[in-house]
Amino acid sequence: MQVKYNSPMSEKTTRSSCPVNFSLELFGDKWSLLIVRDMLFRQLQNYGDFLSSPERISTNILANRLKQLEGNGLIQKFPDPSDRKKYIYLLTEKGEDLLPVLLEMIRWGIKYSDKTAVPQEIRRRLESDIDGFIKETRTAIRDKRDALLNSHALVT
Amino acid sequence: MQVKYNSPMSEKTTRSSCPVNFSLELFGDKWSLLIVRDMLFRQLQNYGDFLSSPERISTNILANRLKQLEGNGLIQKFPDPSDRKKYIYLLTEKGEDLLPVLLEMIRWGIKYSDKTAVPQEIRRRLESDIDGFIKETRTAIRDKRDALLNSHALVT
DNA sequence: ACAATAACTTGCAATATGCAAGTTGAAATT
DNA sequence: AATTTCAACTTGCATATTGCAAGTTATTGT
Repeated sequence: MQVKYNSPMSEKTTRSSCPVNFSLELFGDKWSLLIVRDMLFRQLQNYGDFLSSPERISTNILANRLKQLEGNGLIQKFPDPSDRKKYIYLLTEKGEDLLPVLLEMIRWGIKYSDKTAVPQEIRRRLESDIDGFIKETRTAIRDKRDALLNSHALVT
Repeated sequence: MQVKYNSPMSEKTTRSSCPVNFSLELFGDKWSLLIVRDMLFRQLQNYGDFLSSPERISTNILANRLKQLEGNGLIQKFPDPSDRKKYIYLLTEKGEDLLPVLLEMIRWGIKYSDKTAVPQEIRRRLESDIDGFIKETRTAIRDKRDALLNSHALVT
């Protein structure tokens, strides 16, 4: 079998030990953070969901990015207990920790884009209750992860 | 003359009106934020400086990214008053506003990379004095920009 | 058994990247 | 005034990544 994607054998050589560079090597492209965004803010969790996101990622790129994100420990893949032909992708804690990065990108995007589609409620909380918003989002994700880890433990 | 890079005529079609996507379309690649980092934290300001950064950007990519960043209003290019064969690249306010994004990426990178090279002083301030650190960095950048805008006004 | 559906893979053209070498224009040197 | 130097790019080209369309595989539901 051919070695492709980010398998251990095709390890990318890291360009430097700067943390910015480290981050960019894991998610510095036009798609990875959109997938993380969909998981953080839109509760999307399976392949088809991501495919229907408004940016229209193509299926081969999606497969590749999911593999990379999983390989880098940002997401985890589970069989869907309620539908055996589906899989559920969830953020790990490492992936969940990208929330502050995403939030700052959203603030910047809102400030400099003429036309942003952000629900007023989220916009308000970004301005006046960012800590509460972070906590709430994190809790929601953790709950989902815990629920699935349990159900998965029961199934296996 | 051929139209290349991000000239108005080759305008990229935007994939969606999400602010995360907006951000990614302007700096979602492996190099742009490294240049911004060099300007924010390392006081680099000319072509040769960026070329010698540890990640070894190649010269055509650097030229391309500087043009993009300038075209998108994140940086500005000035003739160097002290050396007429040099140019000085400085962040605009729009570029400077990426500081919080970069800082969150640094926090994440420090947390998840085994081997990060971050001066202890910066690491400490990230933890205990992030607001002060932001203010200080911003002031330094603004001062430089103002100084150059004045000198430039005098020269032209 | 047969069609439908979710999650991918494959083929291939178009685009972007990385490396080496070349060009340009201002300044200093001869 | 001609020549060299140097910073800032451009160009050519091989390789890698992307994007689009179509195909494959493994469950299910009928």
